[in-house]
Amino acid sequence: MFRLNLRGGSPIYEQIAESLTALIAEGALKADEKLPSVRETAKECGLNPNTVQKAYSLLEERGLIYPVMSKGSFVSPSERGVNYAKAKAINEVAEKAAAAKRIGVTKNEIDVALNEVFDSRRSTKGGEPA
Amino acid sequence: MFRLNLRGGSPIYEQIAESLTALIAEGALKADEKLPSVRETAKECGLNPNTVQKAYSLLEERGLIYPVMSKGSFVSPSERGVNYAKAKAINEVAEKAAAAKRIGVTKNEIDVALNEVFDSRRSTKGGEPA
Amino acid sequence: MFRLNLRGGSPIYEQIAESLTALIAEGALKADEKLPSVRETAKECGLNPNTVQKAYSLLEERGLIYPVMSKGSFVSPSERGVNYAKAKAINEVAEKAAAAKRIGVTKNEIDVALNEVFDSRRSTKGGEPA
Amino acid sequence: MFRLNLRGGSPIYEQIAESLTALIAEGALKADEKLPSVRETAKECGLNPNTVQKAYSLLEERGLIYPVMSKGSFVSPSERGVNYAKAKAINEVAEKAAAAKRIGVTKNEIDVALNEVFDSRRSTKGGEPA
DNA sequence: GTGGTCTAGACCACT
DNA sequence: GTGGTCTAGACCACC
Repeated sequence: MFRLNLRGGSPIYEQIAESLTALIAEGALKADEKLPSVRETAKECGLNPNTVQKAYSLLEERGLIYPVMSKGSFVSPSERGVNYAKAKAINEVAEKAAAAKRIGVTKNEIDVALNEVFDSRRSTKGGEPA
Repeated sequence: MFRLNLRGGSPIYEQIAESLTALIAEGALKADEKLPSVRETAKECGLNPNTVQKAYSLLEERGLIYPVMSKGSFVSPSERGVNYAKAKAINEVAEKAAAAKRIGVTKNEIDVALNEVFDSRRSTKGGEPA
Repeated sequence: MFRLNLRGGSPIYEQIAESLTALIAEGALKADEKLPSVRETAKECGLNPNTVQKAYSLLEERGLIYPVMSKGSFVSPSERGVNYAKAKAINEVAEKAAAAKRIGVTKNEIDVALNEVFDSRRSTKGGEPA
Repeated sequence: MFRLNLRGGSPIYEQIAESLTALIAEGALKADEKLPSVRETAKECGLNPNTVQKAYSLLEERGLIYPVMSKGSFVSPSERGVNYAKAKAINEVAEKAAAAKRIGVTKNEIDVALNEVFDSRRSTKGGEPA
């Protein structure tokens, strides 16, 4: 169900949270729809249930899902969570761009990179820096 | 000399390295100029010399500075290091943008944020996301 | 697992890195195979974990291994690291040969020595020079 | 009089010793000829006299020169020193070649590099490894 | 348990 | 004084 980078980068629970966030944001998971259970997901991905649980907690904290005791977790009908997630992601891009700018990278250079991201079907990880 | 976030985020030695990279890239530190010594920097920032040393080693590996035994460390006249640093920074922006795209952020939204970064005199950290 | 010269010569972390590089390059450690953990290696060799860690970091930077958080370090399937290691080794031979040339050693004399190295099963260290 | 790499690599006193060894080996400095005084050399090269002294001590140890009290140092008429220096240099090439062999470098690859060294007018330092 | 970061303090070689 | 290496031992996040 999820594509996970076991290697470095971000922690696995964040990757799971991000995947679910994407599914919710693009409408693949609708409001009040039930999510796969923690155990089920963990088993399927060969992960420790704790790891998956942490992802779910994160999403709950962000208002993207809500748990119902002994029923499971469900997609929150509110837009709050999705908006927060997007705003956060945009902010992170801006921070990285600001850091790049500080060391002399031009807006043009960044635009070129962004076009690569948005025009084609690139994977998460850009190429190795020269 | 440096603004450091002692708390989480990125490791201190990377923050030092980044600060120096910025100073070199923007020309505040010129080629073959002497950097403050490892011990001096450590003392000034209240850090362990090892931590600063690690930052300097990183910069050396990236070709931004070169050490001269018993003399100190100096800004490398070569372009290699700066190019590496820029390529890395651009790559990081692209990675964050790809993550944002995955959760439904549009190119337009990112462009707006980037314009804010490049048009005005904002500090590194944007405000809390809405 | 490693033969280390604790006394002078090259730093211990480089010796570890070199040993592992050799094992990887000659195929004794295959792609995606797990390496002994930092702590384990340190204990076995009577070294400080930091020293071993440094060796592993070096290998990671060179693309020979990749760490997986809380799982361990693994041999990188990429060729980049091995190529880097070979290029570096060749370069070092060239540097030493250039130094020898400067003090009057002929190409012939070096060729003789190299044939000894490549034809037979000699150990690393040649005899005392005459 | 000498070309010194203040940067890393080998210690300066060894570089001085090597330069003098080369001059002696190629006959530019003849047997029993007087070498420039320690102070003079130090002043000329902007070095600490201690550093130059160390180089001279090294050469004396190796039998390349001999000191005469309050007269200065002179080139030894014996071949011993030169032979030792050459043997040592050859041995070092062999050691590096053995290390390279261990990680999969072929004799051919080394030969190519050596031809570059011996055919043309390259400087000490080979190119950056890829 | 793993890898990663950091501090404290030591020792060395070089100038 | 400088950079570089090493040890000892701590803390953290992650799984």
